[in-house]
Amino acid sequence: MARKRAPGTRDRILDNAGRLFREHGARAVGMQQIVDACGCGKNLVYREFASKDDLVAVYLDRCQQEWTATMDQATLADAGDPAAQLVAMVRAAVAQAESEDYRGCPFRSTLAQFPSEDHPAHRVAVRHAEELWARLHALAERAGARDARSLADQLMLVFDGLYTNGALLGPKGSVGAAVPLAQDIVRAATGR
Amino acid sequence: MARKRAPGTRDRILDNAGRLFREHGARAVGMQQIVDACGCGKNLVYREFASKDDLVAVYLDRCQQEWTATMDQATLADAGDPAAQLVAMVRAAVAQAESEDYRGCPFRSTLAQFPSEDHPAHRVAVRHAEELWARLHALAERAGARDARSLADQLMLVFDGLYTNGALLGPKGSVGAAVPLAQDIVRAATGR
DNA sequence: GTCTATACTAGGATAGAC
DNA sequence: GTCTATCCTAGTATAGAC
Repeated sequence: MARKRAPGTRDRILDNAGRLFREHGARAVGMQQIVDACGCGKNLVYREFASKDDLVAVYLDRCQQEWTATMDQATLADAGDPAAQLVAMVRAAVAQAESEDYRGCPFRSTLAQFPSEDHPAHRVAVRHAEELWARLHALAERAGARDARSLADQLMLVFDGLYTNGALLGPKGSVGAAVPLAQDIVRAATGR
Repeated sequence: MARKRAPGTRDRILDNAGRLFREHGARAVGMQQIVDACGCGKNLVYREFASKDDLVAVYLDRCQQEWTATMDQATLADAGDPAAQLVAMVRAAVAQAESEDYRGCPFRSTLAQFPSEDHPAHRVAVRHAEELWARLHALAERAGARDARSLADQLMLVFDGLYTNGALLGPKGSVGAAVPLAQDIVRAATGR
């Protein structure tokens, strides 16, 4: 009897690998560890992913998709008010950084673990940052900011700051100051 | 004939190890690599440092001392003007993040590579963040800020933001917005 | 006594063969 | 799904030059 190829194998591997990557850091997790967590053979992993580097890059790519969905959801209520949407994005990021199992932003953590610029995961992390900035910039323009680039830059620093500080010091750190700061920044830049 | 014990061995090892750690990340650098770069025997490294974890922690500790000296130097000219000193600290950090060979803040990078809270290097990184905040808070109080804790938190986010964004996108990123943002924050908090 | 250099152990890494 | 090949890791011990 030909056994059916189990559906969702790729997703199951990514789920387990992602959990381990977040918990211990991608570099500290071995392929055997991932195989054990999945309960599948090593060949399945290497059938779905060309290498560990590839697995890390695909994992980050999925993080990017989830992050985009989270931000789409967070800005839904304020559709038509781009200034409020900017603050809502910061609020959503704060919620991530203050969550129970937060161990640092996947993109920024992975980048620190693979500083080499030609690593595939490095490129995914850089692209994430560029997309975040582009998103901020587009909203800044629609909000009528006097200097949309400057507003996007300043909010970008708030994002990088809250994600990093959350990893360093947790909820007892300075993450809580991010939303008020973002409100001040947006107000000053849009003159409202 | 008794050979004299060469002075500065410890520093030489730390110099080479630090350079490799900054370039490739502490996790990616092997002890043999450090030994080769030093041109010394392996047992010499293990005479000076108990383990690789110890070496990383001592390296970070030296980074902390250098960082403190840099900030002392940067705030010298504005002695007596704590508000200006806060901005000067941000300006000094921007200079680091925009330097040619910047590969990310050592503390924040190392933290991402050793997420386990009981790792000695993890603790050094957290202590660095706490000392930075304490320094900001002390200056904020002396500057007569209405809410010194809030001002320290907001500037802390700027520091974490510029160091992280510099690692992500380099000088083409949003680092350049840090000093004007810090000026706005200090002005708003001290009412000047 | 102090150093460089190398051999070695024990384990874990990626990757692939069966 | 197991088993193997090959390599690299941290760390220790030893040999021999100076």
